Amino acid sequence: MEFRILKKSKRSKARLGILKTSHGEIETPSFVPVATQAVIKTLTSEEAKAVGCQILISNTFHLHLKPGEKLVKAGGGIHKFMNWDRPLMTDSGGFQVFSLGFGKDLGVGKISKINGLAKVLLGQQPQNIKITDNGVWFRSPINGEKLFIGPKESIKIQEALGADIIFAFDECTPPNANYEYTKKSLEKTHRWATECLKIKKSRQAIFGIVQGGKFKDLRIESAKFIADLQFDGFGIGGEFGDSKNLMLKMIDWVIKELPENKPRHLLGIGHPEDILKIIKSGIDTFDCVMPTHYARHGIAFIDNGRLDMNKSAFLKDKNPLDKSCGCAVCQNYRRNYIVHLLKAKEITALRLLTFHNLYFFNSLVEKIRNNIKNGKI
RNA sequence: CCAGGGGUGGCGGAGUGGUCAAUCGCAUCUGACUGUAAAUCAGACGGGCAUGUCCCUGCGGGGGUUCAAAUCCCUCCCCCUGGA
Repeated sequence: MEFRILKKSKRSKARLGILKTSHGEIETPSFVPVATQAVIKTLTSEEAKAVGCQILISNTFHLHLKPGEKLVKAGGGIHKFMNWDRPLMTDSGGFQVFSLGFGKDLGVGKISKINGLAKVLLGQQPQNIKITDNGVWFRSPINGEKLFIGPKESIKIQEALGADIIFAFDECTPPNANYEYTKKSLEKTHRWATECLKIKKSRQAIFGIVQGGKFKDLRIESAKFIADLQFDGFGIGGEFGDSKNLMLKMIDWVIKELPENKPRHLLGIGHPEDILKIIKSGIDTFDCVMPTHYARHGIAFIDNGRLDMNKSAFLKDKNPLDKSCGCAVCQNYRRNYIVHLLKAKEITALRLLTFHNLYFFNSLVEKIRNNIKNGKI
């Protein structure tokens, strides 16, 4: 993998770059749509290209459970398996462990209001998984089988899958973890990062993940530690507090410590209203479930907000989802039809919304790239 | 006309004397979703407002019994099945 910075903004920390992999180049900043199970839910790989996806991120945890990395490898590797010849990332599975563990116990996500929640303390374990020094024991959500994933397992799986960029295995702490828990967890994540680098034999690029929760000194410590290792790029992960401002501050703390010449990926963040801000803070790539996940709940993203297409009011609306959108859905379909499909529980509704939303996100970031080029950002 | 069954909130369908403004499902409405959970989660869903262990109206219409009725009785209307 090779990362070239074409331009650094004079007005912000935004940069324009080219990330080159053996499956082609992507222009950064770039949105990375989520293809957890080696597919963007509801779309074919051809359609993913048609909406402007340059790169996708798939998932170690899910593909390990089903169909198993061996089958993917036997199928010619993940690119061939899913008929995607552009760049691909795989996430390490660290976040899934969080989702199954404290995330599930507490009903919290990466950015959560935690008022009234008891702190997660040092030594505490989630209810359904067990985090040890070497990795995580958990039950398969598919059949209940007892399974283990640690840094070694994660890298082996990711090597078998064969994405262009893989991630180190980390522990994602919950938003209500206290300082001591977070610090201890961080040491573990750092040890695992070192181990991941040692284990990896493939020529895949590997990104280390910065953790540290909402604590400034831990974030900085983590960024310094991970930056010193021989990673090809960096992921910024974990929880981001309960406000957008805090999130931006945290990104600032971390990015100051990361080398200029390597790409930075923000894991799992990307509400449309935040995209410009995170790019201005120096993020090169970021993935988020939002356009695809919300599409399946009937939400369309448009220029000045979002539409809940479940609303009956749209049954009489003959406008496209977004008048200013150039996507094939907006060229050919109207809101009245899309609401009807949603209410009739037709899966095509979810396809149309996914298609539009991804086009919307990808074009939003493309516009931002152009504005960096033009010196407007 | 006779015999039997039935009419409950937008729809379907529980309930057969008080704990019923009435289980539940669907539909509807409101909200949620950030390293994926499409077939999901939370709340509302007779009316009113002072949002409450509050007040009205209420289980086809009318009348009655009872301290108390969606539930029992009478009567009328309507629907279904079978018979003439």
